[in-house]
Amino acid sequence: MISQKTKYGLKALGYLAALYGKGPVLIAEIAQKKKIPIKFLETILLQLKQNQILDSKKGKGGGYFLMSSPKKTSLAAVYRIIEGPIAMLPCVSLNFYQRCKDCNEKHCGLNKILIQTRDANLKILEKKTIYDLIDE
Amino acid sequence: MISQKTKYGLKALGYLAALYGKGPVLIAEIAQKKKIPIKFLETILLQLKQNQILDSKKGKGGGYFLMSSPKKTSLAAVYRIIEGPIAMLPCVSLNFYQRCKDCNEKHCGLNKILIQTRDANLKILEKKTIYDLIDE
DNA sequence: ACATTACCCTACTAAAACAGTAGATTTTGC
DNA sequence: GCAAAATCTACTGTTTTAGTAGGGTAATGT
Repeated sequence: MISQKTKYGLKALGYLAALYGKGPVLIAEIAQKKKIPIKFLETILLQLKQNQILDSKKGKGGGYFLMSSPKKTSLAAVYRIIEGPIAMLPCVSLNFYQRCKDCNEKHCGLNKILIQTRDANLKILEKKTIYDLIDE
Repeated sequence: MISQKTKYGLKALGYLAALYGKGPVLIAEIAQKKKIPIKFLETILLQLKQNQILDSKKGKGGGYFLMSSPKKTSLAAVYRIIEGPIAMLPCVSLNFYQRCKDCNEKHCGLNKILIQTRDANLKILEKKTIYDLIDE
């Protein structure tokens, strides 16, 4: 299960993708259209900006917008920023790897299986982009 | 990421799979070999017993053992018992489905993507069994 | 019968993560 | 300079996680 925060983040990105190229979008507008608590959304968008997924403009006429074309950013990148590792255990993670203290990875049956699920998820999340989040 | 509890549960099942058919195994033995806190392991094994994955025998010579052949039980079944839904959101779950209050699933871009990851994970977890958890 | 062995159960707790809220500050366009 | 909008800091209540403590209960070998 992903956190509410990740869900909201992805929804917001889908909304911004649909409006890509049309200038900054107000936080309030995203919050209202996607039914996300505005102050919570604030923290999410800020985090996405700090990681170069979004850019923003302050003051009147300001708002948030995608930093690059929605087809350029993979969902794997977004997922890692908001949610963290894609793998089910740290010892199987590519970007957040941590050695397993209590088992030998070379001989671990669980390890081999989780590598498979990791790769299956990666294959999808690396291919899909923010553009795919746009609602029909 | 899966919880420590799920990780321990799977490790324990792998150990029991290797000893399948050789009679009950002591909790203390599993705990020591797999480096799991014994009292924590107790609760996990109990939960697996209550869900017909394990069976146990009390008294001298007692212990825990797999209820059926390790190749008969899928990891998907075990995962759902200890960890819960395999899907990333309730609105995409087969066994723990909950309608999305704030969006229309038919038109949700996120929904379509998460169905794909769910199916990819299911394909692996339904096929793999407790037998595959045995360490080399 | 009885001690031993081992499963079973209840309650508790410290720490972390989650899901937000409140309010002040800074930047910008006009 | 004013209003609109993002930004920053800090806080809070709730839930989940990862256990621990301590005993109760049931079965077994002798």
